[in-house]
Amino acid sequence: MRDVARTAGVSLKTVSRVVNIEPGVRPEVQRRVEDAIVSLGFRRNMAARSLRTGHRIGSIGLLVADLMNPFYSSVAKAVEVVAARHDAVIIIVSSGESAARERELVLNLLHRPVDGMIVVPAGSDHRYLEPERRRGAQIVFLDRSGSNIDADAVVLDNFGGARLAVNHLIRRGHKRIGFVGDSTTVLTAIERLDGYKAALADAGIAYDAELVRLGSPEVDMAEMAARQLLALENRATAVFAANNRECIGVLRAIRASQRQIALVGFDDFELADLLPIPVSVIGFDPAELGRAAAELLFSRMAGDTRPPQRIVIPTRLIQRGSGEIGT
Amino acid sequence: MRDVARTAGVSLKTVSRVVNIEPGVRPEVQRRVEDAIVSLGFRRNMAARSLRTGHRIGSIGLLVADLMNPFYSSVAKAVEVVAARHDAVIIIVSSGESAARERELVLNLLHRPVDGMIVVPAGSDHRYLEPERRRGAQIVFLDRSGSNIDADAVVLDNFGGARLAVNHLIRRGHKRIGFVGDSTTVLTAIERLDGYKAALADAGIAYDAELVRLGSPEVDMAEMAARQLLALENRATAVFAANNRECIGVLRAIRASQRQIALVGFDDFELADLLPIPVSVIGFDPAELGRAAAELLFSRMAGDTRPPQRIVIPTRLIQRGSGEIGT
DNA sequence: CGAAACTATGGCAACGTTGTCATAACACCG
DNA sequence: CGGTGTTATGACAACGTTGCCATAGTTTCG
Repeated sequence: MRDVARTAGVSLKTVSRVVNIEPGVRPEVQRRVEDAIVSLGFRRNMAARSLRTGHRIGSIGLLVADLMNPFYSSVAKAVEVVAARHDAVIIIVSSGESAARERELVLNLLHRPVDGMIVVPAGSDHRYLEPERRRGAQIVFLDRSGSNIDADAVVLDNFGGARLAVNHLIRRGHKRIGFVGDSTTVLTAIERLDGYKAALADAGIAYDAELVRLGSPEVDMAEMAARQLLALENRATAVFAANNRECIGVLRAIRASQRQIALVGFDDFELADLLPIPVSVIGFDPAELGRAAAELLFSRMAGDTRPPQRIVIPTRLIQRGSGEIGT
Repeated sequence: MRDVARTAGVSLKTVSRVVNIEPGVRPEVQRRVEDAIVSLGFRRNMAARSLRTGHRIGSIGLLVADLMNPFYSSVAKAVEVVAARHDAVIIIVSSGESAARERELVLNLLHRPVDGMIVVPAGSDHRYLEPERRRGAQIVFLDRSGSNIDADAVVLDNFGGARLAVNHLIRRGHKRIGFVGDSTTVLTAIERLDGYKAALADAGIAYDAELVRLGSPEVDMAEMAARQLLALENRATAVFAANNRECIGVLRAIRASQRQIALVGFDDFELADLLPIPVSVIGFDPAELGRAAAELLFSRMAGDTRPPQRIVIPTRLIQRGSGEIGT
């Protein structure tokens, strides 16, 4: 900027005025400065600017588990739309479900700093965020609430959805219902498992740990878990898959088994309706999760000081055929 | 920081030393400073730090057309992985295929500034980037090369892939082959259409504009376009869908028509193999596109001054059944 | 025509941090 | 015990920008 000023024969302050399109610069001077800017290839240093003005840069962080999962893409897109309305951009990072990486990335982003963060927790202890929040950091949890921390969260009705799904299968006469889900370090997995258990209890069916396969977040791991369920002596006649990845894995296992196995998944997915046996799912609007979280975050950043909110997005059963197979 | 220094009864510099874990601070003093930091909730201001040190913040921008398209999610994930290796994060924005929004977002990000940008162009004139590049901005185009600008680009073999697909259909005896693709404002659509034409020409089949439906980027628009192709007096017996969204639209139209129509898509998609008639596609590795673009970008940022590169990612035919239906 | 109001521009401090150098305190050694 | 080296700490400037205020020049108006 100093070079620009020298080249244009004006003061630093005048260059600053031109760059910021402030009034009070004669057109001729303005042109001279602009020429100098172009010929010198000057770029304003935003670090210095934000240091001086104290202005925020207009960016929010979004931590998801895996960007390639359509669930998170939908969320990201919805968050981006809200952010754009506020002239902000989003910095997206993936934890890969690693608690250590979650912490590292969240702190990294908060220190950059970003104006706020939407976090899909991977870890199960978020006390490390308390100091950050005391310092004014705004954090909204998404999909799973934070642990050991009283903070905003936008979540799904995991318990209700899972209960609904399993209850649906039970009504079709199934008693051996498999459960394929994430490891219980993931809060949503616990809630969905609880919904599964509640539906069984409602129907007076005993809980059989043999039918429950946890810790299979990837498609191929879920497929393997489902293969085992279908190979049990007293095998499963129906499966509840606790998320969209796992549902696809189970689907592959069912196809490979050549058997008519009932299936209900949690979270809808594209093409579910075009499969040989269309897949019934517990549906909800992932974009609504992202939208609600982003709106809440921006409202916090604008000074909203209500007590921490917990917004629950409803789920519903979408019947397509796979869940309607009877025993 | 000043407050911390006062509270701990030391100088600013000593606090700085503690914060940066520099040697030469007595343990007792260090503890005093750390206590003050915690009790005051001090956060180091990165803007000031990067101003003083000249260190970059480590962020690159990624502009895609639509984050929800799995093609772009895969690309984004691959870019994120490379960025993480360089301690950088990615700022993702979507143009929605709007040239105006592309320009606005790219300039916005470059001025933030980001250290570099990976751009999936929506517009067809990138001269507006020349001044930015002269100022040292590093830009790598992805999936489509920039127009009116001599810059790095990582692209697919669109022509070869499309030709291969259509040639495959022709060998099965098809002569009425529909084309469902993006509008010709999208460079890849033109190249894929050229591949389609070339395959027809190779086989001596006349090009019939009636069979070509452009401008259907969304699933439902592609479905409508395909319905028309199947309702023609001299109807299509096979369809080439120029991208994954369009392929799914065509798939829906074919199912609705209850006819045996051959189909080859460009870009593989999850579950393509589980459909009633598994879908044949022109496959490639979207992650490889992202990886290559990110590697190139970081190498540029590290001072690589080779002439602009054009990296072409190969495509191949994946036969699954839908493309093997004969006339 | 002189005062008042306005316009265009410049000077300087300050944002929060860190690099450089100075200095004080202390240990070591001949 | 004086000189030398080492260690812990501090003072100060500088990074690039903008907010505030000053000033010189110009217009307006009674």
